[in-house]
Parts: sequence; C-alpha cells; structure tokens
Amino acid sequence: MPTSVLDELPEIAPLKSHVADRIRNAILKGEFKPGDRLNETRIASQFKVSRIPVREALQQLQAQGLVMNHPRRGMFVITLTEEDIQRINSLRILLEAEAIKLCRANLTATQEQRLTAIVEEMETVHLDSYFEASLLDLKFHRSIWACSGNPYLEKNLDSLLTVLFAHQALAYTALHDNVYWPLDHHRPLLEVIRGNSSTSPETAMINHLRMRYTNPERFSSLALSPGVQ
Amino acid sequence: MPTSVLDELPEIAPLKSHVADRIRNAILKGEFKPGDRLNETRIASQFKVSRIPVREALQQLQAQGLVMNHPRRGMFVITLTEEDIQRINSLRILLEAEAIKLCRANLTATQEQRLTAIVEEMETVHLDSYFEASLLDLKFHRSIWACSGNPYLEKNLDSLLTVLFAHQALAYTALHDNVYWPLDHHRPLLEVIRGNSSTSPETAMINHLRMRYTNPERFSSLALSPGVQ
DNA sequence: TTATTGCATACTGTATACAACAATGTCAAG
DNA sequence: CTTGACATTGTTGTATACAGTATGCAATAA
Repeated sequence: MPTSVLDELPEIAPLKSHVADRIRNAILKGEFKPGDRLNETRIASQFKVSRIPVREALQQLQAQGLVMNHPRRGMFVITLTEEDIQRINSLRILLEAEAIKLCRANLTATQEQRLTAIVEEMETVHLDSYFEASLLDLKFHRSIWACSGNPYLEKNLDSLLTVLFAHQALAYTALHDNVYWPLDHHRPLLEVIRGNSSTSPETAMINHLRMRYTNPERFSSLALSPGVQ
Repeated sequence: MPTSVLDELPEIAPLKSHVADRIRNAILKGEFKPGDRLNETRIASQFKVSRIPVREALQQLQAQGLVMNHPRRGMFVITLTEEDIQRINSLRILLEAEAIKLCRANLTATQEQRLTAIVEEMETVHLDSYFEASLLDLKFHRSIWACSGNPYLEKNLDSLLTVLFAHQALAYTALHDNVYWPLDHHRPLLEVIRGNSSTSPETAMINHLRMRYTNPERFSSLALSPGVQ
C-alpha cells in the first residue's frame, strides 16, 4: 500500500499543537512583545483556522507560563520583572544542578557524545539570529535534563525555562536587534557532567548563569549564608 | 429577565474553573479511577453545560498532570507506577527542602502561627474521610510553599504534588475504604522551619515521606553515595 | 471455531453561531 | 471645558452543529 503523497504532511498531530508552536515561535522571535494582547479572532483568521484551536493553543501556552489570562479581557504575553528572572534562576540552579548530578551518575557513551557534539557546535557555528542561538542553547540544556532519567524533573525544567528563554529573546532582540550572542561558555558544564571537574554542579550552574545575569542565585537557599541578614 | 434558577451559582468565575474543580474533586474522591476514560459529552450533560468548558477544564487538568490525552481517543485519568511515585517524591524532596530553607529564613510571626495552628489541628481533629485528610495535609504543605516567597517554586510544587495526592487518595480509598489516616507526623517539619531542630530539611523531608512511602529518595541525587554502584 | 472485513456507532476535533461583558467614543448637561 | 451617562463596537465565553476517525460488532469465509 503506497501511502506516497502524504510524505510532508503526516498531519496526525492535532491542529492546536501547530497553532501553539506558531504562536510560541512568534513570541520567541519578538513578533509579539511582552504585554501584547493576543486576539483570538485575529490569529484565527491569520492562521486560517477557527477560534477553538487558537483558544486551546493559548491555554496550552498559559499552562507553560508564556501568556497570562485576564478573564473576559484576553490573553497577554507575559511580562517578567528582574526579580521574576532571579526567582526563576534561583529555582533553575537547584533543578538543573540536580539534573547534572543524575546525568553524571547515569551517563552513557551515547549521551556523552551527544552533549559533546552540541557543545562543539556551539563553539564553532556562529548563528546570526538570536532566535536560533536560543534554540541551540535550549537544545543543550534539554539534553542534560533528558539524561537525568526523571521525566518529572525534565517537565518542570521545561516549563520553567521556556518562559525564561522567551523573555531573554524578547529583551535581547529589543536591545541589540539580533546581534550574535556567544554560546561558547557551555563546556564547563559538560566537564562537570563528565566528571572531569571538581566544581560542584551548583557552583557550575551559578557561574554559567553569571555570564548573563546578575546575582542569579539571589532567591535561592544558596544565597543564605549563616551570618548574612 | 428572571435568572432565578441560578441562585447557588454566583458564576462570576469562568465556568471551566468550576468544571475543573468538580472533575478534580471527583478524581480525588475516587469517583473516577486511574485509567478511566473521561467522556466529554457525558460530563457536559451531567454538569448541564456544553462540551467546550468541559474540554478546557480537562486540558487544564492535563497541564496539571492529572489526566492524559490520547489523541482522537480521549482523556484518561493518570495511572502512576511505583517508580513514578518515587520519581515524583525524589523531586519533591529537593523542592520542598528548598521551600523549608527559604521559609525558615524569612519566617514571620503570622506565618509561624498559621503553620503551628494547622499542625495542632492535624494532631487533634480526626477526619473520617481520606479526602478531607488529604486536603488538610495539602493545606499545611501549601502554606510552607507560600512562605518560601518564590511563586515559581510554589507553582512547581503544586503541579507536582496535586498528582501525587490524587494518586494517594485513589490508592488508599481503593485499599482501605475511607479509614482514618494519621496526620500527626508533621510536627518535625514545623520544628525544622522554626529553627528548633538540627535535622537538615532534606533529611526531615525524607523521614516525613518514609512514613508513607518506601525509599522515597530513590531517584534523587541524595541516593547517590560515592561508593554505591 | 477463528480470522478478516465491512458497517454502524460513538466520540473527539473543528467550525460556526450566539450571548454577555468590557472598552471606547459621543453627546449632553453642568 | 469638563464630566457623566449612554450607545456602539469589538472581544471573550459558551452553545450548537458538523466532519472525520477509532472502536465494537456482525457477517462471511477459511
């Protein structure tokens, strides 16, 4: 039975997933900015579908924390304050350090190769769009989470970080207009995972985030020194 | 326009929230069992609403991890294996220990009173339904999360634990048919939060969970001793 | 008796239609 | 000129209708 023609359209995936992906990408690319209102009818006609898949896609994005619902008002792209980012990062350090520990303990040769390949790609390939750089960055971190072997940890990190990456993209494109962002600072994390570093996963994560953020651990227990305040 | 019949429904909150609550409670009470299929039309006619709010409520519950969607098949109540529970608990220990640390660092008198009151209620009030005991239990833990001051931590714990509590309720009612479950083992956690205990938050959480689960920390980094395996 | 194929049924996924509410602009009164 | 009420418009929330697919049963053939 030659099911030939349907090659590029497996299309067994529900419509709302497609719509959700398109909206998510639009947000990541800065086509929708923080605080923007997302009009269901407008998007529906743009995408040539009815409002229902759009509604469901938006609610999916709401669950991921990318958009916010004001009842009877509509959906709005999330706006993050500096404190929000620090709170997210404080949690991220905890979760991703855990993922690194578990990853380090269970690492297979295949996984190590995959992670190494991504790091090398990051160090060589220079992407001109911030959007694509974000995707590669996220791909590396997702691989770490997947190595942890705990799908619940993976899921939590995903929902937490999707928002952060979106905001990063927004803030960055707003300021620098798609200038290249270096991704060459991921090797230390890889070395921790491979067991070739004496740095603790928590410290490695904090150092990693300090490349981009100020005081990323501010709202975590790691910031609680015995004598401080 | 006599809108008389809707007396008991002030209904300023969106309908889907009500529906979601009712379905969630039905699952917690064991009226829907793990693996059960949730028929949209059926629920819609039961609740006297259309299918749309039911669909949206189910998708909300899916985002919370309470139900699972098989495309074109429908929504099914989640089924957790023993390993799933251990993975959830492994993550829970990490997150809730963090919440305890932050709570301990920022504890106000009001918060301390609130937590103490709940613990005392747990030690005295004997609830006959497991459902109500679960709610009180959850109320205590939620209070801890709220004290942490990090809404993202709070949200992650909430989505993680809702599933677990639901499964607990289901498994327990299936076995013991609403027998009383003791809640008097929460004071050690309170003492850690008040700074009156030398036990570490992680250890306190593990001990707390060992009252109910075997090897709750199995899939966490806390189970990784240097020489083991 | 068992396997396979066709059909009937029921359910989800999507589209369209209606109702209720919020925002905005206009007009009149002070 | 300012302010307040009202109408108008636009958007979300909900209901109903339709289309396509999966499941179960029956009928037929091996």
